[in-house]
Amino acid sequence: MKIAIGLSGGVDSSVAAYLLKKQGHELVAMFMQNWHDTTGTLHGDCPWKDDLAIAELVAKKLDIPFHYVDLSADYSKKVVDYMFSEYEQGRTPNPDVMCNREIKFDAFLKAAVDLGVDYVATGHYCRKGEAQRDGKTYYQLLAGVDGNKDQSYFLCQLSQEQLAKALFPIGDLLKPEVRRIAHEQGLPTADKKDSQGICFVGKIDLPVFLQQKLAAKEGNIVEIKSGIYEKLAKPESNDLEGLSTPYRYYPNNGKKVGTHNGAHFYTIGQRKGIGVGGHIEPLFVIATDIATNTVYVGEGHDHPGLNRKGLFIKSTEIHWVRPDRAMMVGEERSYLVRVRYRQALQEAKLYMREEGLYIIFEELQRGITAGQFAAWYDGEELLGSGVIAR
RNA sequence: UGACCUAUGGUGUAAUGGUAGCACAACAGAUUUUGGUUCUGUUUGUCUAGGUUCGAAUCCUGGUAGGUCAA
Repeated sequence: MKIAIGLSGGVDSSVAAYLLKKQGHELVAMFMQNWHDTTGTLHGDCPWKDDLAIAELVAKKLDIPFHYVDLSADYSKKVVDYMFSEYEQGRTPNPDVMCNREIKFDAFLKAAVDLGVDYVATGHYCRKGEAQRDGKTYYQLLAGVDGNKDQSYFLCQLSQEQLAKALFPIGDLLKPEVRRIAHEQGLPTADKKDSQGICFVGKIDLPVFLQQKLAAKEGNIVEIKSGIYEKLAKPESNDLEGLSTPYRYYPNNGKKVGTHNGAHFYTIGQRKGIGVGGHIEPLFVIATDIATNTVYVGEGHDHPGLNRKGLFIKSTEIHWVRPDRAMMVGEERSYLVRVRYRQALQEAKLYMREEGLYIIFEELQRGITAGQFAAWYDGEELLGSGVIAR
């Protein structure tokens, strides 16, 4: 079997490469470069140069041919433009989910197939399974065995076609085991720190990064006291619509407590960067309004505006990794759901309706944010996902 | 205009005349392949000019600023 391994210059993909090599597969290593710019980058002069050099060392060490592909045009268009566009519209995108769907398992996968490979392997902490249904084989996206590092969430937008070509060699290892193997094999990445931030772009100061394209614009920060909710209480707060719709605020619902330099630089649940003190408990962003350029904040973790019972996904933005298990309109099912990476799975009930999917949680959820992805699981299998509309 | 009250880090507040503390904010580090969260640590202050006292945020006097009541 001929396999391409995407080497990032990190320890996970290095060990993945080693494992495939040991299994006797014909391997080619590929390093993809997706970003050159370092504007807004925090620790970075040129992190990708180091990564490239290290990836090359790993390939040499394992004695596998090394290829370099530049996908920065695709990345810029499919990931970075999407990012700016979402922020501009007041939503909070998830660039890494998009990067996996559009780059690693699309542009990159195609480049690998052009080299004549059967599969593309990555260093993701997740597993691929197979299920039979009506005489057909379906690929399953399963959580990584290491519950602490499970990255299935970032792959929640993959299709059957993409999954068919994918391999995840380290999915049933724990991170410490991966480190140990790297040490035993003397891989140059053995002690390399795990990467953080937007993959390929790196750890950035987001407002600085965004200000490359989005203009700063001064506006008001308005504090909403938890007392007003009794008056705002929605009449039909127990139907799907009510449970999955956030409160709508107006500047006169609260008091101006400060100014910000652009509502689109803030996201719900955010604590740092509000710059308003003098409270007993920290302030969190509970809503932003691009139209009036207002950031609404509330005091304390338990503020009623910060925690919600449900969310809504438009029908056009529902994605089933397992199309054979898609819900019919009118159907209701109980699944485990997460709305961000590394969040513990939450019990929830899904209601499929004509207009879209309603997800109502057992417990209140903090910081549900439009533009982020909700992913639902049946046990350890990720069945589907979608963009949170509200 | 008269009477009274208040003045402490960037903000909100503590401190029987005896080492100015806490919270929030800010900053830094840790955690984290999104945004964000969380954890740890650090910086910064007694409105001003005098006086009493061994010693003043604290007591006294003037100034300045803000507030309340009266007109």
